Amino acid sequence: MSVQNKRSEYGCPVAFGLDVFGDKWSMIVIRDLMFRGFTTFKEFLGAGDGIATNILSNRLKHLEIQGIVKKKRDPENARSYIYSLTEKGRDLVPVMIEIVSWSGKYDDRPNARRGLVEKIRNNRENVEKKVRAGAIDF
Amino acid sequence: MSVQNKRSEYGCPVAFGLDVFGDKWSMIVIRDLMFRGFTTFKEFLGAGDGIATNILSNRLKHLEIQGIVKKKRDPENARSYIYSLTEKGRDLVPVMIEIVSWSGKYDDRPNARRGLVEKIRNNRENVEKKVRAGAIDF
DNA sequence: AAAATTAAATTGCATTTTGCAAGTTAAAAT
DNA sequence: ATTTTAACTTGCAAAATGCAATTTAATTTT
Repeated sequence: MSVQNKRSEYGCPVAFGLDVFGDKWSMIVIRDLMFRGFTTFKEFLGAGDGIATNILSNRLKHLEIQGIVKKKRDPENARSYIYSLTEKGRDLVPVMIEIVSWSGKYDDRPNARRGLVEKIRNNRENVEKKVRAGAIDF
Repeated sequence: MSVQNKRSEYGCPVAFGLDVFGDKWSMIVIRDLMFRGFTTFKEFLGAGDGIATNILSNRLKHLEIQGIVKKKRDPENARSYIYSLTEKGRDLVPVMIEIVSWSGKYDDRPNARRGLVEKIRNNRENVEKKVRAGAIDF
């Protein structure tokens, strides 16, 4: 599967993490599950990032194999599935928060989400708690 | 340049960060600068990760353009260059630490660097301080 | 001072991954 | 029975990567 690269022999924890979630589309999917409350294939597609269906499918499968994402049928709509983060996936909240925090310092684009970013930076523990509780409102 | 993808219209801070440093080889280079004290092209090449010269060249250039890495001539060897992290690059320490921390929880490979990872997790502030002081001993 | 070595790339080319459009499968609504 | 919807899969062109060979510029060595 494409995301997976040759593993380093040396057990480096950075390389380990990168093999699991360290590519752009995987991170975008995790972000959408974590902060946007997305649950369906369709939602990911429609998020405006321009991910292709085959790549999305590939990444969801990869993340599922890696234990970051779980997939179940939607009990209310049998032609739909519900994707969600596992505990292992939610444990990536601190990584995401630090990325957001870094961007908050350096993102000078006119459309940067300054207010949101400041809230997250100044309230890391609460953000994490909210994500873990499934109470997403970012 | 290859690392750079279509930017999202929506100013998402996660996407912003990913465009700057969010690909495998960029992260590996940052790791080597941050935790291993690498400074030369040759050192990156010899690190055993199997990065190709063209890709390394591309990523160093990209990171330099992004202001993460700076490059100067080696005063003691005019055919060599010295690469180092900028302040902007060192500000990625928390991101790296959280990745390491996450991996520490989930990396079950026999060669995982458990001791090192635990030290880093339990001592985040000090790790950051050390990196900023250039006193790398990981 | 010519030849060899070293460091940091660049180039050419085969392989792999991505992006895009179209097609498929299975369930549900009309 | 036909159409619509959700989640894919497939085929193919374009882009990125990996690999080996070559280049450039500085430095030693002969």
